Amino acid sequence: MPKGAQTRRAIVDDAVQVASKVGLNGLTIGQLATHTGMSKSGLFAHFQSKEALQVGVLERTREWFVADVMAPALAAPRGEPRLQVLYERWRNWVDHAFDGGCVLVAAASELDDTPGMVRDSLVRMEFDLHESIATVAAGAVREGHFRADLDVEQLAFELRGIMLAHHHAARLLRDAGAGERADQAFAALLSRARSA
Amino acid sequence: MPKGAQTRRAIVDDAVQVASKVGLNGLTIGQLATHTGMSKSGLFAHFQSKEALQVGVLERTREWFVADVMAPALAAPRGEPRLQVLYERWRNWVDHAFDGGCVLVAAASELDDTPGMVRDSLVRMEFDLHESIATVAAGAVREGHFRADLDVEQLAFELRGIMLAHHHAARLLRDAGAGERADQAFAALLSRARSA
DNA sequence: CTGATTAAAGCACGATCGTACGAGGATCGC
DNA sequence: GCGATCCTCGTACGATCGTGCTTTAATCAG
Repeated sequence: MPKGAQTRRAIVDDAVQVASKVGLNGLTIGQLATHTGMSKSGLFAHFQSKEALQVGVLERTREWFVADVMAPALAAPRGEPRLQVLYERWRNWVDHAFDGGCVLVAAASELDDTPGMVRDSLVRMEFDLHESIATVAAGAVREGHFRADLDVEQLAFELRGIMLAHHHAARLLRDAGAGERADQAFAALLSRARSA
Repeated sequence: MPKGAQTRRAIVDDAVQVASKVGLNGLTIGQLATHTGMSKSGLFAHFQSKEALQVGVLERTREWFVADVMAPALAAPRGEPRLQVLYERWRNWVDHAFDGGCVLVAAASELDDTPGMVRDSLVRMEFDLHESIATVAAGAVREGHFRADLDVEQLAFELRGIMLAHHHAARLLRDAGAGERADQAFAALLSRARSA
């Protein structure tokens, strides 16, 4: 790997963790430079704008999510087991991957009224994730694990709600029982998916 | 009402709407002054710090929420009808009260790693809301609308998830069907609360 | 109406923001 | 090992940030 790309990657990795604490908008070239021990201009040269840095953070987070959550899920047996792995990995990832809150959750609120390529990048990711969940659920229907008339889009919507509620309870309210609440909600979601 | 309080109220009202677009951290004394047609220092004099302004925004949002959501709910008959009204008003409020996204949802992600009185203020509000929902649900249990062994805290958790998922789908993904998804999820939640 | 209080503006401050440019040193292909 | 390319830095810019102070104008109590 050429030197430049190597440094850029290291910067973005740091930026992901900083952004998890202060948000994508809270990211600052100066603070990030101090944090990484580089000069402000040296760091800036790797991105030609702050927007590009933010997009880099989102892209990196996506790579990470795919490696830690999606890949293990796809390695699991099709159907309900795959959805189970997806859920477990997802929840675990949200809990442990970041110094602060999940970058994607924070970005979703920060960017909902900020048109531009950063928002576009996030929307694409979130949309893909939604589709992936629906697809996995559809696989479970095909395998006969879930009932045939299951609305897989609805399931994806409600699963997203469980993850968001978990994030909210665990990170803002510091509720130690948030994980168990989420597990219980997910179990109920599965149960409803099996039979009407 | 004395003049000062009147102006302060007008500023905060404006600030709520601005914050709904740019977030609590995105709020800026200068931009807000321009937006309200005041001088920066004249505006600043009403709060002695930016933190106080942010707390003011949260407090005002709470007043608004209580008036538009909680009060009508408490006016409805105890039990399931009251929870139904609470849900409907809440969803409607999230959809129509703000120029941008819900201030509280955005603040939850922005402040989860920012200790201080702004965060404390938000946590208190969110905690109270959670308690209120649980209390309303407990009333429905007492009325015999919901099953006796219902975990009302779990219901409050899952209802929060539905609202967050709705906000996510409607505001970030611009999904026109988000409202219906939320309604469907809430209906399922009620159904599960009635009988195991 | 008048005297005391208060609201708002003007201006200034140090700090930090994102971004630009040019020079020096390191890295790499050959 | 040399020449071209690519990093990284120092420095600088205009703008804007949050927050003081001082002065004028409006409000309010008696």
